[in-house]
Amino acid sequence: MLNSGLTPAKSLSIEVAERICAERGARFTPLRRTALEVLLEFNGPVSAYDFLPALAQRLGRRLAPPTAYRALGFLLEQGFICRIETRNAFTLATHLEDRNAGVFFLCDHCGATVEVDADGITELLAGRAAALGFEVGRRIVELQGICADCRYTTAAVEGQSQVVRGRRA
Amino acid sequence: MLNSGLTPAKSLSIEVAERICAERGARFTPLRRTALEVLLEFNGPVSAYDFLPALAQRLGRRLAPPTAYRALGFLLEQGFICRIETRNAFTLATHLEDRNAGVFFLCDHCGATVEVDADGITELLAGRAAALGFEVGRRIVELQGICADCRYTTAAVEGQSQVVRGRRA
DNA sequence: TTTATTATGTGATAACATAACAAAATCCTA
DNA sequence: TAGGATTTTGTTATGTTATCACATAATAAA
Repeated sequence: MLNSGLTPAKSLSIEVAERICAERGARFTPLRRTALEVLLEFNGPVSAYDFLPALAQRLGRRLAPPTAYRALGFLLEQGFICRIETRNAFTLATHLEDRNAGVFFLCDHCGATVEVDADGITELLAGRAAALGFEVGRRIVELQGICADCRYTTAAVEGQSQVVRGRRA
Repeated sequence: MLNSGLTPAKSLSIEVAERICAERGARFTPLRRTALEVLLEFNGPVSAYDFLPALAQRLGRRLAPPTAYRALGFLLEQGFICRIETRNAFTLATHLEDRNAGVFFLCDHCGATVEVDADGITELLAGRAAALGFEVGRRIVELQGICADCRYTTAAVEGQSQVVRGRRA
């Protein structure tokens, strides 16, 4: 399943996030902390509307969508999580240092997502941008397709495939 | 405004689309043809819900969302248009030959969108994919930032910026 | 023709996201 | 530390994007 069952972001934890926020003067409030805890537990991409009840349950109170989106917005701003555009989902960042530097491989078959470092790609894109006089902020690179596991283990079951997370291409 | 006012996709026209569909055995129905005409006229990215009334007007009848989405889906399948993920918008493809090979530069300030060829990037990503055993289908590369025009002509008006099309990062 | 397949119409609803304003918590500074 | 400013969170409502499910119509295949 292309690594989606492994623990992502070994580098990110509540403690690390707390320290980073302190350094930046960002307020790591109970809500935001709990939001990050929930995402750490999800161990994979989660939609805002799956995240919402999980966060609410952990806090022991009802929450409305804006609260969830604000918490996600904060975590995005801090670079603790990434948004997967083609799935409207959020997942832990695996690279706290160089934000938006990741490339996402997204399996259309099993829903697995893997973020890898984009060495080389970043530079290439920077070159294109420079040629256009374009100042790059956020980079989105998402590759949809079939992961190794699905290619080798389910080649015979074409047609009855199901996606666990996310939508098909 | 980074080219967004120029005519995109010189290579794509109703006639070309018709020929391609004929070659492929795809049915270029009146609805689909009209949908492409509407997109050719838009001359830039358009949301499904802006496209819907434009298509309805041109056909002289009321349409419901699924009809618009189906037409867009067909044009996407044929590679005549691209979806800009970070804007939930659709725009003419500028590369009929190598689908999904484009890189989009999206200005957060004026909304301009430019698609450029992704030579080199495609190969680099293919290399990463091969290393993972991942079979790539669709590639999404979108770079958000500030276009040359906005950098040079509106550097002094920070804070009162407005986006014409699309949302801010 | 008849039958199958593909495309479109239609109403409802699902899924994703934000506006607008009120209340509470925190920060700042005198 | 009291008081005002700022930031965060609560809450209601609504805006935006996308699809389901089933009916009808058009086209293709036999």
